[in-house]
Amino acid sequence: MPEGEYDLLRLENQLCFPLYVCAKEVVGKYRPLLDALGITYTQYIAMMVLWERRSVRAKELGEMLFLDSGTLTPMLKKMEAKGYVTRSRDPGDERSLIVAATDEGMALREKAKEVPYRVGSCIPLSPEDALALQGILGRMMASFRAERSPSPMLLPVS
Amino acid sequence: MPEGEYDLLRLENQLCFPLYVCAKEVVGKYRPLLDALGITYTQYIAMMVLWERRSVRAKELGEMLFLDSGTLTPMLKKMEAKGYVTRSRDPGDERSLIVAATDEGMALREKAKEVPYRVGSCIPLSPEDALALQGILGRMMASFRAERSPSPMLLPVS
DNA sequence: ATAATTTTAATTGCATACAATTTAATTGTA
DNA sequence: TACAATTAAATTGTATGCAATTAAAATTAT
Repeated sequence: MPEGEYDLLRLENQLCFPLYVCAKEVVGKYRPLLDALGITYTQYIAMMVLWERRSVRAKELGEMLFLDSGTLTPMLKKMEAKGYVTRSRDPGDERSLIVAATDEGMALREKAKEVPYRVGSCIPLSPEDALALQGILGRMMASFRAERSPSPMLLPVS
Repeated sequence: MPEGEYDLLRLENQLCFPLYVCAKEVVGKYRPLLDALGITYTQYIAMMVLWERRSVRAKELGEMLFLDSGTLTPMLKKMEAKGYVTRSRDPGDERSLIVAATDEGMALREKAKEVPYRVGSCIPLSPEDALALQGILGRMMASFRAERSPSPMLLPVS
């Protein structure tokens, strides 16, 4: 077992690198399938939210997807141009953007139904590993979410 | 246990989504640390290869990092502009680009030594989960690599 | 009520990523 | 040897992603 001075800087000793690679590769598996629907992966996860709720405030969508306005704004405008969503202001708070699925956007859901099966079939993962992975990543993502929303258990000092 | 028609299209039932989010979040943890070195995460993993080998063909680097020339070419030019690598053609095959670390690039290794510790400390993962994750992602990445290099066990037909 | 603060999107700038194409060099073949 | 096929980078075009800033609306404090 090597334990050199720079051992933790070796690519094969990283945890982050396989995470980065696997995420890219898996997202890449969606590409040909989503091409058929005319959407990208980022647009797909946004539509998942809308398929469930029909509409959502941009702020909340960003929190759910871990994306900020710099990514969401242009992406949602593209989705609007494609006719899958509408963008409108909340009359009660003109700062907020309401994103809603159009009928055409809702119709995509039917075409997307096969996607999870087809992607699953080309992810090289045993059922046990898939289950374990889901658990680990789920806990990890929950921690990240908690970091972002610092619940103020105590009053701020001063 | 809900099993609706569209249940596999719910965000919370995805395996890919937490993978995508966790990869982004973890890479994000590197950002402030690598800012101090003047490099990005992609540049960091490229330097990891060069710190070990001093030089590598661009083709091989792309295979190791799962990146193509469309990503590598501009990134390596930036690294060259920063003085961390040199780009030169292989005299034996003018198509190949040889990427080599400069002394300054090699010196970055010393400054980077702390990075893995500091990142590790802010990744919300138990030691057991980290170990399991490394195993699962390692197997997964190996499968993706195998997909890419189709070892021709049999002669092609015709 | 008015000013200061906060909140939410939008914008700007920079760095990936990847598909598809192009260019140059090399190899295989008739 | 010519010529076709292959290979490796580079280029082009599109879509993220995120930090930092800006702009507008709403809230809070005075």
